[in-house]
Amino acid sequence: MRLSKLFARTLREPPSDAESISHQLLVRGGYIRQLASGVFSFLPLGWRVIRKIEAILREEMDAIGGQEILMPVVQPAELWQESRRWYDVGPELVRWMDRAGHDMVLAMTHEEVVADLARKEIVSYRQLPQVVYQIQTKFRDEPRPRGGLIRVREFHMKDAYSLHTSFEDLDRYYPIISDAYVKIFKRAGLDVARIEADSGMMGGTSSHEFVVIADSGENTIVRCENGDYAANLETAYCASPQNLASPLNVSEPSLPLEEVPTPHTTTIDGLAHLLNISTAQTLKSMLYSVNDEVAMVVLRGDRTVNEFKLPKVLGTDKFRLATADEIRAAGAVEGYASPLGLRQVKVFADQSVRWGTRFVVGANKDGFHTRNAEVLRDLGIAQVYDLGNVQDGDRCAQCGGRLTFQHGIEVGHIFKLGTRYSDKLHATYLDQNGASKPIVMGCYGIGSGRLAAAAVEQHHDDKGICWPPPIAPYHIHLIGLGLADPQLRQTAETLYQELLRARLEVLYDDREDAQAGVKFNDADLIGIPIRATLSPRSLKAGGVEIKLRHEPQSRIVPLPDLTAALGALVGQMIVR
RNA sequence: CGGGGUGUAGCGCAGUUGGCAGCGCGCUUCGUUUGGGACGAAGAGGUCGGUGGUUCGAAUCCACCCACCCCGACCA
Repeated sequence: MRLSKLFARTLREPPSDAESISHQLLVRGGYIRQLASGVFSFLPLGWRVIRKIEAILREEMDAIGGQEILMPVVQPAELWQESRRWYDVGPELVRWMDRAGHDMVLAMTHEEVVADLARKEIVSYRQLPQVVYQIQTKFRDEPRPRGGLIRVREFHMKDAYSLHTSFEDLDRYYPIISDAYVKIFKRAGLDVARIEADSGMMGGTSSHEFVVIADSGENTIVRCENGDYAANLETAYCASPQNLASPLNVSEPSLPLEEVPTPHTTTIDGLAHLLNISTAQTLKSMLYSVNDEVAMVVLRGDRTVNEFKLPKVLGTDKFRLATADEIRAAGAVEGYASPLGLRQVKVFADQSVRWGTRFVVGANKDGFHTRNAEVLRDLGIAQVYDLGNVQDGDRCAQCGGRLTFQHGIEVGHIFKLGTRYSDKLHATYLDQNGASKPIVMGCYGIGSGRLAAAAVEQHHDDKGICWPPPIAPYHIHLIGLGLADPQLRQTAETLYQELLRARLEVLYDDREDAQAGVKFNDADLIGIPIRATLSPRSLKAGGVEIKLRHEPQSRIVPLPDLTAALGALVGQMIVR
């Protein structure tokens, strides 16, 4: 491709609304342009990157038996009503009506259609297992798109779905897809961590995320310093109370309850300060409205609720913090709530309450707290759950190592769905005995645009992008300097044609009106792995100057050897 | 949805007692220059986000609306 003809141009300054480094560099380098919030066009360079990523995805999915299909973006509401997601998913699912008055949706993912295809195509255990995948546009009306391509509303995703006769077969397959994912990210030049994750709206029994560690990432990742545990904060746990930060003495003798006046003290911090105790010596009681009932979640005062963990314990994901009226109606007082004397309210206690005694709790009376409360004796809490967020200072459940926090960009996510969709849509098969059984499903996604953005986050310097060679838009950035000289121009043109004939991917900066500095800066910004410069100076030195994007030094290769040398370099860089 | 911010040329920005629409970069033409974002000369480019209002007069003051960004809520 000739740079003089490229349908894009580079920008010296990033647009002011580009915050993340990948957003800035992809826009400046002429890869993407924003059309609306969370909606982007891919210019030729950007689209080539996406297609490189897709090629890797296809190869690796095919290698594990995947069959590529293409499913519609536009889908009838009936399917989503069958799966219940029509009712369960919020406004991020775009719903619309066609001219005939049918409710329709824009696909945000394709489990329903896969299940629908499966119930039509799969009738016998002999046809299983199956793995299908597609690379397709998705639309999710995200509440807040951000970070350029990192969180968008319209995006491309490789989504794969596996169909099995049993959970055992799904369990057998799950590591295969997981390994394929590791391979995909490695081939794309990304350093990713595989972590335990929450399955969110997808449902299912188990899930893992693949995340690129980056400060601009929006997911918080909890990792053990010894490397034997890694999880999304949404799901991270530290198992037993002994692993919590600042454990308290549990062998103190019991004392009777004692009310203390605490006027205008409705926060844990305020309470701890007033009584001159640590926040860990208090209990925090949060009231939630769950299906028109009020439930109380109790944690040690220094811990915070993890609302991703609540559905499992509450038995529903339809809950929200209770309003002041609801709190009052339940017999509690906002800012002074606790399970004390509220036997009619369901109480769900976090495991953190176990490790400590003589807690200060709300007295359910305006302006008063109660000292010396014991979890079992006074609050009637016999059972505890894991309801809190892991926090700084907590210990790993596996080895007791210190848990650390990092940010990451989620580039892939795999789920064991089980029979959630096949049950709802009646996707069944006949087993050896002629019995009808639900098909067991898994689903596996990778966002290609987000992967590209994550690659830039991970591979750049102050001049621009440093693409991992396998996903670079071109392999060689050929720069001609002094092209006004007809003889040099001719040499450069011949060289360009020769490289093309050798099937090398070349971006040729053939501009006559751009200065050397401009061309070098554009090359650094665009970030193609190999730069080859033909100029009077390089010719005098004996040929063409070759420089790798991520290395400072260059070398001269004689013209006759150049094509072979570049071919070899490219070959080395993109080995699998 | 809550909080904060921005909207003036392709990009970055200035523009307060309300009085002719500006600067840098980029773009066009010509000349000089030619290995790390050159120089000179001459040009093109604007519904000042929109609507309504106040005013002799609005980019500027007021009201409403829209778009985009950031933090949070939410979310593969």
